[in-house]
Amino acid sequence: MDLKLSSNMEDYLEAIYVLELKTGNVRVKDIAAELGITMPSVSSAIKNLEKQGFVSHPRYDLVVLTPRGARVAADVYHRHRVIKGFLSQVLGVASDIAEKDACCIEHIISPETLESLSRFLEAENGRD
Amino acid sequence: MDLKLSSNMEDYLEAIYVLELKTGNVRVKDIAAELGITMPSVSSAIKNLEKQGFVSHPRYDLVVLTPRGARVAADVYHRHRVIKGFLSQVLGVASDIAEKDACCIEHIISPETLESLSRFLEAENGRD
DNA sequence: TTGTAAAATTAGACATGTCTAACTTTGTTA
DNA sequence: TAACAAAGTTAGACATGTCTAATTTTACAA
Repeated sequence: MDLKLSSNMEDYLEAIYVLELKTGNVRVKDIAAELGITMPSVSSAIKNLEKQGFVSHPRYDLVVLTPRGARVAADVYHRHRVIKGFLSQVLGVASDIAEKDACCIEHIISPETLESLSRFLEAENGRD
Repeated sequence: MDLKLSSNMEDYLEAIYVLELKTGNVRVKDIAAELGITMPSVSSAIKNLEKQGFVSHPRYDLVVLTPRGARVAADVYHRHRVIKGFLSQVLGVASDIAEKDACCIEHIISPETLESLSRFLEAENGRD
């Protein structure tokens, strides 16, 4: 039942999640701007995500994460933060570069490696 | 002129490179086995890589990297080794998992982050 | 030297995810 | 309240990369 989402679909969920945190109201237009793609692309992706129960989206209306979508999105975002934190705080990679690398790596990293990064990051933070 | 290669095309070049190192003679069949895909998929990818000057491949014959292809492939493979080394030796991630993660990350990591991983790995190795 | 099996290719389908152009709906404002 | 601009959708094209089925070529063995 829980098929693995593609990187792209994870990106959509994460973008919606971040926009919800930031503004509360998420429109197709906002998602398109956040991801740097066109509205028709977002429309079709959202249709797909709705069919799979990750978002709810009445026509011409706001896009809202379902509890299931929010769970997945929060998980992606968590991976993002751990990876970015590790790269910038532990490795000393510049913030903007850590951000871009985290965006890609978040979709493909294994749970084991993520756990490792997380431990190192906590050790580093405990040192403050 | 030097358009950025997709992850998939990098994978093909890397596979050919590794097979050349291992056996010297690389066939379409070997590449298919190495990557876990079918021969027609390899055929069409190789045609693409040949058009771009990365491999040479006479019909029904062996596949050979051009100097340009070898240069790119060696670079991908180098990234692979640095990432895998970092994950397993510095972070202590299990070897098979480090291997799988490196396979994906090698295509998307920034030069800056790679450089960082490389420094940490060398520091770790110097400690032996 | 010819038949057969392995290797390779071609043809064509399909999935994903993007785009532009054209059309529809919504909401605001004059 | 009517029209106009902004937002959204639909339709359809395109690129990438995969597959299966069918065909062609090669190479080896009888």
